[in-house]
Amino acid sequence: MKLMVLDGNSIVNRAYYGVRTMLKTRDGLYTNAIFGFLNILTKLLEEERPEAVCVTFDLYAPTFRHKAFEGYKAGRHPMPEELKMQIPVLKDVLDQMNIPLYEKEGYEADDLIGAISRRCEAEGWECVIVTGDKDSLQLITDQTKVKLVTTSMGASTSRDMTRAAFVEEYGFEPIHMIDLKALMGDASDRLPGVPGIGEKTALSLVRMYGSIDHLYDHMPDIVIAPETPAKPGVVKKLAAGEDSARESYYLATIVTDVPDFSFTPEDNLRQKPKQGLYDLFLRLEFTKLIEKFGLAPVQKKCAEHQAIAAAVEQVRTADQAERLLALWRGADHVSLLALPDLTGVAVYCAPSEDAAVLAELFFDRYEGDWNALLQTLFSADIKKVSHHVKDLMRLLRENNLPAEGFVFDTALAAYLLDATAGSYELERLFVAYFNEELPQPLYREKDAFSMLGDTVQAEASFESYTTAVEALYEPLREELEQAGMHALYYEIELPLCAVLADMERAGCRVDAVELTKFGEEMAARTAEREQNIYAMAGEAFNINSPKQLGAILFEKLGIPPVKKTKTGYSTNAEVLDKLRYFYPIVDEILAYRQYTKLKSTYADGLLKEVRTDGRIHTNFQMTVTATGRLSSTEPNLQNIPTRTELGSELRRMFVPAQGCVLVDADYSQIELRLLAHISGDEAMQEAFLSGEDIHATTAAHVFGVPLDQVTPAMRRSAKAVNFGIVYGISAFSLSQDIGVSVAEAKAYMDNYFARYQGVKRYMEAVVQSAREKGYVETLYHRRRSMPELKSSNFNLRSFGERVALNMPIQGTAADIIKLAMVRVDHRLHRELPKARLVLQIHDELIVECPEEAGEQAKAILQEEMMRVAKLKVPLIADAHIGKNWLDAK
DNA sequence: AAACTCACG
DNA sequence: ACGTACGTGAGTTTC
Repeated sequence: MKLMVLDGNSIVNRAYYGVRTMLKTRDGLYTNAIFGFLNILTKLLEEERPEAVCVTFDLYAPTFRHKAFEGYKAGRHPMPEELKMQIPVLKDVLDQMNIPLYEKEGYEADDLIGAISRRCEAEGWECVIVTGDKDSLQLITDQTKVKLVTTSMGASTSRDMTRAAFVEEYGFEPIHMIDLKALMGDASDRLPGVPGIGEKTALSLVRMYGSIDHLYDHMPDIVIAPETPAKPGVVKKLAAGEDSARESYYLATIVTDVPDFSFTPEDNLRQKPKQGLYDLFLRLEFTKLIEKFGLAPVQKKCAEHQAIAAAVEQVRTADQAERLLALWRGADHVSLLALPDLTGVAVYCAPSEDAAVLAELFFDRYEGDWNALLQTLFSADIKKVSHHVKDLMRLLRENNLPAEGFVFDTALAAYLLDATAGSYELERLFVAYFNEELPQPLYREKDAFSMLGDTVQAEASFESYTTAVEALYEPLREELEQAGMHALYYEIELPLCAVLADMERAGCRVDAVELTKFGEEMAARTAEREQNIYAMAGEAFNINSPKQLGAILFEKLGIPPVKKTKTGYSTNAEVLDKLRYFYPIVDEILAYRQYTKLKSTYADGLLKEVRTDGRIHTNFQMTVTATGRLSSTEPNLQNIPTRTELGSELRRMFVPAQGCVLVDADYSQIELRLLAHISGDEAMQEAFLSGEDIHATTAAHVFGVPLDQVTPAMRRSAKAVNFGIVYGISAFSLSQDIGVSVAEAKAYMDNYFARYQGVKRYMEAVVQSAREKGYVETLYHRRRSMPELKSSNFNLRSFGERVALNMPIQGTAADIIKLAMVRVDHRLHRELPKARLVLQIHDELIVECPEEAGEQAKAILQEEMMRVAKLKVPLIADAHIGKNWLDAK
């Protein structure tokens, strides 16, 4: 029989600092530590499969032992507020999981664990101690082992310390951990140990003598290894520190007999969780864990859900359809979901409060003209609310159907309200808004919804999901109004759905023949470099493996490693760049990397995506980024190379259709212009207003030279400073970026802020306001909530501050180009119907149009892009026409 | 699935 | 004393 006991305080601490995103529920409760704790717990339960499990906690009162040594433990950081508030909730969770919890006034978790492990041993049980603290290692015996938990970057790993593993690592028995601490002390526990004795000496001494008693018996003839006498200094320190050592020994000893503490392993046998766990997890928004635990809701109906319950009607005849279409036309709106191949549609409509109808239309059950039905349903006459409208619109247009009358997108609304939530699927939204799970699962595919498995169940899901859209509509709309996002939503995001649907459908033509040739050329160059590298390394290995590459470079060839990653040596371009002048093999590797990247990601990667129409149809995602930008996937066309000459050759492969040209327009320094506008900095505004080269002007100020004496290198550095400011710079990072000392970088920044005082004021003000309001926003009221700013974790908080600085700028730029896209699209439809937008790359738009319309399209692009926003500085867009992307840039 | 690397604005 | 710029997506290796 086996019992697992967790050191609650230690594990919850690891979990809190390990789960780096500050998970937070809609009503403001932080949950990251609870979440991390449960992940660790479930993982270890699976790994160990113990028959019994329990958790211990400290009780925060000074104990009698602690009083014996003034200041003991006082050096530890106080528990941050965000963590503290999670502890009672965690205890609730454990209670609901039927996991016993032990705490006792005056004792630490460690002491109880000590008592528990001894009781287990006495009863013939095995004991597994789970903790992140090395203090417990002294408890290890043949029957008791410790699982040491460490967390880094969100993942927790544990290491099994059995007696054998311990002896292997330390070279003495576990019980002598106490002696080790008695000698070397422990800063975090304020154990003095023997002053002057460090880890190394203490380890040797314990290996030689075991206990300090034995050690002091042999004074003063002390050896630190067989036949190696200790230095006289060491002996002197030991003699002087004996009292301190014995005191430390006492304090480092974990108490294993706790009075009035009865413990029976059998009382901790694992049990099923209680009913309330489901509700608790809902409140904590742990939907994944609900699934994992297989929890079911206690039977109860949700008020909102019931209120909109509808009569379900299967639509089979044309007459039926006519009647419903009339109903829908007259209604304020309908809520609608479609199956991916448009063979099924569910429409919810409530023309009056007590007359809701959920109509289900399936192609193979409908006797009338299916296409005609859809033509009417998706015309502008019927106002539709749906989920992921852009995808549905694309699907409709691909099928030559109208895609009009979409008045609301529940996914898009939820994204605007919380851009960092990550997922906007109906299941999750429904739980978040109504604290209830959707009745049945339905699987969403790329375009819309699909029904899998049992038909009856699938249809029920289809119904409940469509009803969910209806249920979410009002609360979401209301919340958008409250947040001041009406205009952003109805004038930018929602109209953009149609624009993006068309762009995705249009796609971008690529010259597959040239792209293939390019790929072959890259393959040839890769092979060449590969041979050189093998020759220089003296063996063949996988150059793509950072692990193998690191071993070759930094071990076999003895090149000094510049930087480490958490798993080994860093071999990234920044590191290799520093080494290339001294080691020819490094140059070869950099070249190899460049060629393989171009080959696999771009040549091969893009060719895979070319459809039969000779074009690549990327997917522009509207609900991904935290700042409001779009993202592009399958393939990503927003990261086609441009910074190197060879890479930019790829842009030659992006070509217009026969008889057409590409028109490329991009905003000039939109982020810096927005910084000048938003910060109100007059000096920076002046620079833009007088049409100066902003980076050169900045250089003149930062380096204190006249404008005509600014060298290209100075301009480059100033450019880095300008960018850095937008990202929430630190002197250290700037120094890394431009290769100067931290002191110099700091001086540049001081000069910068002296010149642009408005920018400095802005940076302070935006962080302050974000702290107060809990969010930052763009000129168009796009929001990003910022719980990080309240964190007591320095790194997390600093990160939050940089985000707070950056988001209004990057986000406003995103707002502006989105609005420009809507306007450009509108004008192109009216004035140049054969021209169409094909790509957006954050500050750049690409239009494909007939050759003879090129100039006109260029004018429209420039006009609309520049006209979108009236800033205190000019908003400039440059545009060019070309026969491929490279030429048009 | 996570880590590493690298492409873009 | 910390750890080092914002926002993305994809390919490859490794566990």
